[in-house]
Amino acid sequence: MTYRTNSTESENTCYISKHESIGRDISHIFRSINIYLSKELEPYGIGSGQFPFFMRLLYHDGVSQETLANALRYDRATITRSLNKLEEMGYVIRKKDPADKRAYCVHLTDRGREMKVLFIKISKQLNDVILRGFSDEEKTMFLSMVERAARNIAHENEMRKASND
Amino acid sequence: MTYRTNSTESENTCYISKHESIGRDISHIFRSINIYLSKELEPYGIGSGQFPFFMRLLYHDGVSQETLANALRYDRATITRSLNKLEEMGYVIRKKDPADKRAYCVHLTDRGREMKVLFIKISKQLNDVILRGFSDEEKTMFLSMVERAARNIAHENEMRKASND
DNA sequence: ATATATTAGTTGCATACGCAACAGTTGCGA
DNA sequence: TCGCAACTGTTGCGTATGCAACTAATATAT
Repeated sequence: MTYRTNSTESENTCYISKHESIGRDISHIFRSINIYLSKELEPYGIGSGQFPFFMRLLYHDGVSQETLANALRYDRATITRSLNKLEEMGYVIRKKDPADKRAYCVHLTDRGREMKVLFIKISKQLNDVILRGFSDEEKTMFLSMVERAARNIAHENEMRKASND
Repeated sequence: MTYRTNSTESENTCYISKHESIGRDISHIFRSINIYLSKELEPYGIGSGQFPFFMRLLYHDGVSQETLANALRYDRATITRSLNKLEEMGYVIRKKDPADKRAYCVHLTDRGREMKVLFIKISKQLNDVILRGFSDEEKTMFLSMVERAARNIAHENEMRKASND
């Protein structure tokens, strides 16, 4: 799976073949997760896109949309639209922040909180599927490396955006 | 970053906190890659979605769309639309397969092949950004684990689909 | 040989997402 | 305190993607 190439464009990074790229597999995982979650969540009328925000609210209730966006690294517009959906479905309610008329405090409703045990189970099962066959050590290492990789690429994008000032 | 929880829903998988999920970071990497590639490829009139197919064609020219879809694990409809874009831009040409009137043989044009060195460089730089700070050993291990994770979740989806027969 | 199943590709529809432009608030410096 | 910068949220627009239904062509079974 990783091998040296003998092409004219041979690389100094021999741990990665010229056909191989991390992005390909990351994309594959991401798209597979969306398919998995779409089916799991379909009975509850929510899509894979709302799940991360829902899960976040289960542990950080009452925050602003901006806080939610920053925590999960999504665009503010995506938050707005995801919460519209969750509010329509009755899982979430926006309350005006009395201390800042610009902002909302986003709360789960009773119906939203009722999903907690189920959604934690779905989230855990998904992790178990993804990490099937991994030893405990490998799981720990993988989680740590995925997190580092995410920071790396996100940081690069931020640096590039900042230099366009 | 990974720690035991003391909640009532404490889990037996102590290597992963209940707030933590692989999907969150995978999603973050995927979305960051798309932002990165969109900016890198913008001068050439192609988007992040076309890049995987373009890269594949650089090493596997003349295959059918079905083959392309299977190799990269995309839906056939996505292939069709991505190739439409690449063909409009003059990077790709579809030729009718003489042996199978249903299928095309998808070829890069001269203009497409001209991008080879540049796009390999972009791909390599992206890998370097993502793996910044990883040792060679860690890079090898990470690539292998990402690949295993992708197989795991994709296999699960296939099993579930097959059971709905 | 013909009917049926499978395969390759396309299109309509729906969802997820980012960016830019905008409106309403807030905060800070002159 | 006034005015401008920064911040919160929304909306329009474009792109990426999957599924289902469809057409045309091929393969298989009877």
